[in-house]
Amino acid sequence: MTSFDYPNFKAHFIELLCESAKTLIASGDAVQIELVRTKQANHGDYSCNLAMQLAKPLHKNPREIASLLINALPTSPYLDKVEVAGAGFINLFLKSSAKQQFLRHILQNKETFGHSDFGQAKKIQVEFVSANPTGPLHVGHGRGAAIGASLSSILAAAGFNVSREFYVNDAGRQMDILTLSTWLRYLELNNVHILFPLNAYQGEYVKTMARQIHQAHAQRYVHQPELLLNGLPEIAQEAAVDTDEQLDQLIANAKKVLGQDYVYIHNFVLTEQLGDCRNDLMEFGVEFDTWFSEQSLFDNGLVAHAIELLKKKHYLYQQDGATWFRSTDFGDEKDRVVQRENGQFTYFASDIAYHFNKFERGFEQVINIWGADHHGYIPRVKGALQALGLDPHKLEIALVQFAVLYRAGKKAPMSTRSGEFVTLRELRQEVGKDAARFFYVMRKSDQHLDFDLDLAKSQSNDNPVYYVQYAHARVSSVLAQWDGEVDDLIVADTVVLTSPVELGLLQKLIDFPDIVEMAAKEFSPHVVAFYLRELASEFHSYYNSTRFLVPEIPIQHARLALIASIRQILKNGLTLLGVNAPDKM
RNA sequence: GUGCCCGUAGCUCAAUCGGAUAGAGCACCAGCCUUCUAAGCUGGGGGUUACAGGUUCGAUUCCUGUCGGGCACGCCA
Repeated sequence: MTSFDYPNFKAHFIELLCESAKTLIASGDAVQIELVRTKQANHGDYSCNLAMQLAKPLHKNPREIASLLINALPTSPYLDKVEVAGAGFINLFLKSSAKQQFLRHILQNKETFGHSDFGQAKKIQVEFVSANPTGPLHVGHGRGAAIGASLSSILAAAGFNVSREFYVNDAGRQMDILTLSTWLRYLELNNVHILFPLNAYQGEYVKTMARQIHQAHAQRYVHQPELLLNGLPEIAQEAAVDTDEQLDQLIANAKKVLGQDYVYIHNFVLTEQLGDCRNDLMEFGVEFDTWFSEQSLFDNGLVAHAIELLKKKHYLYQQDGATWFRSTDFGDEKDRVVQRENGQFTYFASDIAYHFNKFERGFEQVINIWGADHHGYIPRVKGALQALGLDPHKLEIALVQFAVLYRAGKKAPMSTRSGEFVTLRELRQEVGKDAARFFYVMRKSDQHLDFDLDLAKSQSNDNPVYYVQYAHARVSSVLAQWDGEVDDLIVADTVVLTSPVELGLLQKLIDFPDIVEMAAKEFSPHVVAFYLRELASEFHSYYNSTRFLVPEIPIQHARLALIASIRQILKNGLTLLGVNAPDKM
């Protein structure tokens, strides 16, 4: 764990108010003291609504309570003055000297500035992407990847012990469909033509994998294809298969005909797709600590174990030949099947085992980042956890809404069935990693995202990514021309930084750790993106109004200390979002 | 039809879980480069927070209803 060391004014003021509050209320009564940054300068730097919250229990006028609280406030070297305002707000003014002297903490802590012990090293797992390894990642996965990766970085900075995990759905029917699809394409290469099912994987990458198998093994996997259509209605022999039942029959036939060779093709396509996925994500700046195999849950008997546990607790029953979980006991709309009539466990069954296993591995908090289309799935998973005696609140599910691409002001079409979707790789190639990562987290994750491709590509002031990066590059450029050591600025006397712009910037820099903490608390990376835009904006304004490389050395060094600190925080913030901070643009 | 999410400036979105005069960017209008990067800055207009009630010191935020949009309602994953 990285070390950090700097004062936390907000926490300090909360402590003062807490001391003060003890004079008015019984010590046993826990009061949540909330301190917020003010929006207007004449309201001070921090504001507290404690007096208004106490008005009812104390049966007193809020302004009167505020005065009492202020009188009982311990002295502090950081506190300039305190005022009662409005309906009973307590406004606190941070001393200018405290702001000015804060710069050295930023310059000393460098990349650890912004870190905190808010998370208290709590073991937390973030599971995200977890796309079926049945084809390339598309732009929808991209958003989950960007949000998951950024959130993980933010949580780590806020002092959590974070584990990033990708759940690999390598056991299900979808993998069988991909295996079959690839084999059929392979047969085509060997001049065995069976009408390609409409509901199989149509993408070009399937043909690519078939070619790879063909090149490596020639005709080795051409086994009695004439048996493939056994059990299928006459019609399927002349027209392409397009129902689930028929597709499942094809898969069953393929397994029978291929025997062990089916396993080979299955493993080949899985390895191929997973490798492609991992590579794609790595180039997107997204990496995982664990790739957790769904198949391993079956191999290690964890699915059977979890189901057995539910059975012992009487949450299962038989109906229509299947085994059902009583999820309605936990608020779900209907009960859910965990084991099908044919003996196969459902995806839900392995998911129960998976989530049970997460907590067995010691995670104190688990976050799942899911596409919003899975929201109906939440009650049954939480219900299963509860049934297993676990606290469902320890599982947080963050829903991510779809990203809709716009090109030239028009929606870019998306269709997964035909295979004509925009892949994450194509998006990266078109707009670049930095723009993609930033755009994905610019909006609250549970909101739809309109992704403007033209804007993301544009090298103009309209593009927020470049706007922030440009601020970073500008500082670098000035510091390069100064030609001194940034570390020497730690001792600069910053008392000359007194203009409203400078004091505003100083406060903005002080806010950064609180921003990271808030983003962590609310699972909201977009908070960081907004903050960076605001900081860049205040910097650009400062840049245009003030010269830094002035002849007067004390002033020069003070201003350079300020912009060097700004640069550090821009870099730290961009790093949290997986965006580069270039020195030249 | 039932459940969940959403509705804020012309457009895209914020608003620190109920706080002060609801904020940015884009677009529009008017200005700023012989000076550290104009991928920048300064100023201006723009709102009954979809609508109607309710809760209280105080509501974009919480509750109810209406309208409008999205998603989900498989022994798929």
